[in-house]
Amino acid sequence: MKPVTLKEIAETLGISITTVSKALKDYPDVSKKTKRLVKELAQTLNYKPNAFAVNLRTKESKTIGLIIPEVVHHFFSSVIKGIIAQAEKKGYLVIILQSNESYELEKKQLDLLFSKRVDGVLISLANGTGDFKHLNDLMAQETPLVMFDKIAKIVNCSKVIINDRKAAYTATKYLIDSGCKRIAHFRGPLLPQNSIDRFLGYKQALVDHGFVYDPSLVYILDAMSFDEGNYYAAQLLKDHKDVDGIFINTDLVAIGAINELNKRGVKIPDDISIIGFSNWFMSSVISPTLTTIDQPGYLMGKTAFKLLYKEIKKRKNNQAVVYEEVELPTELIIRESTK
Amino acid sequence: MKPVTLKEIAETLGISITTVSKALKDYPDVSKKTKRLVKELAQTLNYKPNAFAVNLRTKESKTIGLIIPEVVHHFFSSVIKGIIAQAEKKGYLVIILQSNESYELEKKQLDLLFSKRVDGVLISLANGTGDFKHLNDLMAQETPLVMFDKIAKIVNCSKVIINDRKAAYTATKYLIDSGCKRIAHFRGPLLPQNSIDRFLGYKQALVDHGFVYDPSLVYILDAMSFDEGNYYAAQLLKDHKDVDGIFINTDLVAIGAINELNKRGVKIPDDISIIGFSNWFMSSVISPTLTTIDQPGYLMGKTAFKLLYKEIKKRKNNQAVVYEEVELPTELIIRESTK
DNA sequence: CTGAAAGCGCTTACAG
DNA sequence: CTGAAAGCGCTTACAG
Repeated sequence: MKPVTLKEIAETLGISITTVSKALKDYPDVSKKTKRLVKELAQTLNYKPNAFAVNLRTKESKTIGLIIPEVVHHFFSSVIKGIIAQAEKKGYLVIILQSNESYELEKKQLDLLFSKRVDGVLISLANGTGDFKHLNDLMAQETPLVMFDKIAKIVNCSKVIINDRKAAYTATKYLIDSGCKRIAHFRGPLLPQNSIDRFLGYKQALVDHGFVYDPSLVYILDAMSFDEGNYYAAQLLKDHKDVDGIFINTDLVAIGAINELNKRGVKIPDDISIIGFSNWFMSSVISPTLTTIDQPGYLMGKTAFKLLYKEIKKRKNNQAVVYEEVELPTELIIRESTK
Repeated sequence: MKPVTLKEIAETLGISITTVSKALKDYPDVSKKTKRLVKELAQTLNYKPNAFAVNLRTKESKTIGLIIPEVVHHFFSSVIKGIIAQAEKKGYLVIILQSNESYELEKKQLDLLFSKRVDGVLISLANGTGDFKHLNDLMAQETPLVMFDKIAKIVNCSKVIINDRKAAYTATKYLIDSGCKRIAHFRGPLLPQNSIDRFLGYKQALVDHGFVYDPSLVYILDAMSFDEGNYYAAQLLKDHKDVDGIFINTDLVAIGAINELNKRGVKIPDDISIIGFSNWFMSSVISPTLTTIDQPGYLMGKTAFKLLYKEIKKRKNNQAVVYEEVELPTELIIRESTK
């Protein structure tokens, strides 16, 4: 059974394709009777407009692209959910691509999305991305782009972020206030803005509270995995016997660290306090439960789509586009891993 | 900057659109020189074929649809990752929709995907789905469909599954072998085949080992959430003081149950042993770590796409399509929550 | 080796 | 109120 076309309906009814098309879209210049006839037949035949043709005519696909570093990831899957939900409300579909933290893949995928002629792109950058030409190229070709979470400050487009620096400051200050004297930091890779900002927040909190910043207490992680949490927790114990607090860039790593410290009989939080970042669901069920920064993933997804949608609409109506930067609130969630 | 078209390249070079098109696609009947000229200019102008037009002509979109009950879910996100990875290898893009376990939504989304003219659809059914007309309708319109994990036996299409019944049998038998005398089961809703099969495996293992099947030990859950794990664990303690083992349909629920039992001072596994299902990452880091059935999500995603791809190719070449049912292996992962 | 022409299935400005 | 016609940007069978 081939899909039904306008032509088929027109021939069956003995009227023109034009009239069928207009009837289905409730144009005011079609008689009620014709509309009724057309709509009934369309219903019976289960007619659905061929999106390929509609896209070609209207030059929109009602589809957006989403590039995300990693799909199996509590925070990002919450973001995905928010994006899909909001997109669906506005009649948009979402194509998802995973960059695997690779700049090369991210570039290729952006190209792919462009040739698909998606109406816009949402992106959270790969750790490997240090050059932004691919993003600017896409925008130069009139494809709206909105960045979220892992952004590049230098790229001129709308963005949805949290204040990583402030949140990291709050976390570190909490460790200080609870009595920690020697606070380490497990940071993310060098390129991503959010790992830079979290590091800066950590450092600032120390300095503001009379601590001497000691670079040897900062460990630069790469994969941000559970295993790295294991590894660097062990490393830290070896390097610095006096550490009594760690602020860790991501919950997954923090959970790895807790796992290692538990195994070695280090008491959390009595010997060492730990704060993570992101509030993964897991963090509320491990033992001890993890103090962390809650980052609103679902809301971030919804907001990112909203900004993109606004831009798509503006461009369509030839209105000036004003880039917006929306900062979402974070919250320190205090649990058992801190005093 | 408007996207570049074939026409533009043709005019610049003073040749026909036909020749440009053929040159770019390396048709043998175009001179080397012309090919070189065309390709160079296309490169310079960053020409990408307009997918809308290509789709309309070729009647394929190189895009598939994926409908999944819930995105924020360890198992399903692994499946998504597998699908995206395999699809990308074959030059396909993936549109993701979330049914939220709702039959109505699932139906609407299938319609949407059909009007988008995706080349095929991968689906894992919503808990609410008890009628399958929407699936058969889609296939009647020549859209290939492959089901995975949450399938309907009665629908005639390719499927990727695990042997839920056997896996549940293995899990329950393990509880029996480790000395449990009174084994409860937290099962999923009534409609999904996998919650039925897991229940049947549980029951069979009991019967095969000389237990009397007691329906009051089976709790029917709805949301399959952490909170339900809390709730039904408490309920179970109230109803049956003699229970010493629970086989639970999903890790997330099992983790909720462990959480509640820990809180109430029930010793796991000494007082009550627990086995979950799915091997969520979380299960290896909670305390006690959870014995569970490992379900290969990533592999399931890859396999599902492969079957779909095969069917798309066959149809394209007008070859007969043979539906396949692939059963993936599961594994009992023994951890601390059992003796 | 090159290109004119038809056509994929729509939408919409325009004429009647 | 209805419909003929142009056109979106490609691909490909066909003629030369």
